[in-house]
Amino acid sequence: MIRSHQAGTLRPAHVGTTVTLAGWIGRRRDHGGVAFLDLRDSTGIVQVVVHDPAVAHPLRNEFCVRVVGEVVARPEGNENLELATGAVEVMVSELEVLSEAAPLPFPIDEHVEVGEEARLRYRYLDLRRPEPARIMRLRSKTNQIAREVLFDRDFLEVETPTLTASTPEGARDFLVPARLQPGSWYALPQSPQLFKQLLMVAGLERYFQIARCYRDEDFRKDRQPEFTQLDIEMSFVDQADVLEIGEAVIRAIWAGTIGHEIGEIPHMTYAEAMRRFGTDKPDLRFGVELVELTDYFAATPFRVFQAPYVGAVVMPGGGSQARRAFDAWQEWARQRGAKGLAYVTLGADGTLGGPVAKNISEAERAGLAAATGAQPGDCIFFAAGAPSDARALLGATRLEIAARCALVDESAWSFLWVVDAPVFEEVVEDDGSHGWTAVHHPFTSPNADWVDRFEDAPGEALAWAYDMVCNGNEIGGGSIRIHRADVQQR
RNA sequence: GGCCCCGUAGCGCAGUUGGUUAGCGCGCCGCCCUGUCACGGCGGAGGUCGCGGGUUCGAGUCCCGUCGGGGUCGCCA
Repeated sequence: MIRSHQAGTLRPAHVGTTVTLAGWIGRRRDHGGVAFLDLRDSTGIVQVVVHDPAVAHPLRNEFCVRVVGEVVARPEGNENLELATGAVEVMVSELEVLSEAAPLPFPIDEHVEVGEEARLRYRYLDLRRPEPARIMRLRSKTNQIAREVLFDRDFLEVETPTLTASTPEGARDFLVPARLQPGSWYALPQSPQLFKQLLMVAGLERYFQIARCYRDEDFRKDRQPEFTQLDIEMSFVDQADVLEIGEAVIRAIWAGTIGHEIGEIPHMTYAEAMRRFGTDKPDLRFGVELVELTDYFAATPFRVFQAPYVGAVVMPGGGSQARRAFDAWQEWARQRGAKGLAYVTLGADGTLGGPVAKNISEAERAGLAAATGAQPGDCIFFAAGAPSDARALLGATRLEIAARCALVDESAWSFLWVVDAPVFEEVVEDDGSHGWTAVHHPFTSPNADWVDRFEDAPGEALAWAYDMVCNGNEIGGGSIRIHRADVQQR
């Protein structure tokens, strides 16, 4: 080893020790006669002091160096409480430049915003920054904890093939030409679905894999074509067993990485989530729930509200928004494919305003605040139409209200199991015909109530499927499948 | 694929109603500075305003096209 200690580990107990360190020069504070250098390695930063200007002056940001020096206590009053090593510093007796560095394309500094393109082009520099490096370590720790939890429960880690045949899942496959079979192609797996089921049929009983998955679909900010999932499969279990494993892994990860103990995780049915929040992955860190007004407007004279579903969400204090802000809401809704976003404002004295107010009946105006829970000064946004479309718009509006009104405590965690998802979802094909598609995936079983009669009412049948939601993001899920011969043959 | 936003110095951004010399912060280069810690002071360099065309006396600014990036819907769990 060319070093004796790691920079971030030095403490007052090391005072008097001569150490050899290796790392990169972060910030320099050159005072002419004395220069202070922040020496960084993977464990952190320690201040090193150079008294020879001829040594210190030629140094530049991110030079890679080896230094020899004595650990000393910092002079009274010069400690840096921000630094784990801030009580000590290293008085340099020898400094060797291992590698010089060209001027940087961007500063290695957590205080400076850098665009994603520049960060990716110079990934090796980006990863020298504290936050990106922390994320890499967090990911490694997460994988380690997941393995520990699952090994403790007698799971077997199996690697499944990535050059394989297409599996019947929803997304577009990535294809790889097969040299030995011109005209034929491998597909990269969208998930290890079929392989893990083979493992169950084979009797291995408990399998997991930290599996890379590939789906050739368009990007979103939280979605990319290549991603990793913790893939688990178990035999001879019921729903409670699956939920228990999911929770055990998640609890251990949150506790072991950021020290957060997750409390009781509530359960909510899919139907309730859609009704109250307009989404199957609600963020429960704030209120602003959807209010259904279909019955309330059953006899409305307002054409737009003569719809199979009418609902609303209330924006606290939104009644005083400028006309421009309401125009922006309309534009926002149109961006999402809606015709617009109807609204009614409540003045400080409770009087209704906005273009919709004069289109509804006297009685509807009178009871509206009570029906929606709106207070003077609030704004009520409406959506009307097919239940799924209108609820989706209101659900998105709810999130947008939370963002604009800063209703979310970003330091809070909220976990939720969404259970009793439907097995099927009706779809309209491009040619206008109707069909059914799996809400989860084609192998998910109808639950005990529905397994023998799901064909009677395919739109109502419930599945043995459950998703764990954290702050409005799906972080896990599961389902129970039935491994019968006729299914296996697919 | 539809719609929307962005592209100006190494990085992050400003640039008014089209107006002559395109700015700011950080970084970079030089000099000064012995207790700083996002050190400080003085000075300096650095720009085909993504690209092509058009309108105009005059375009970073307006119009058309194109390339690249992002968002959203479609798509996708």
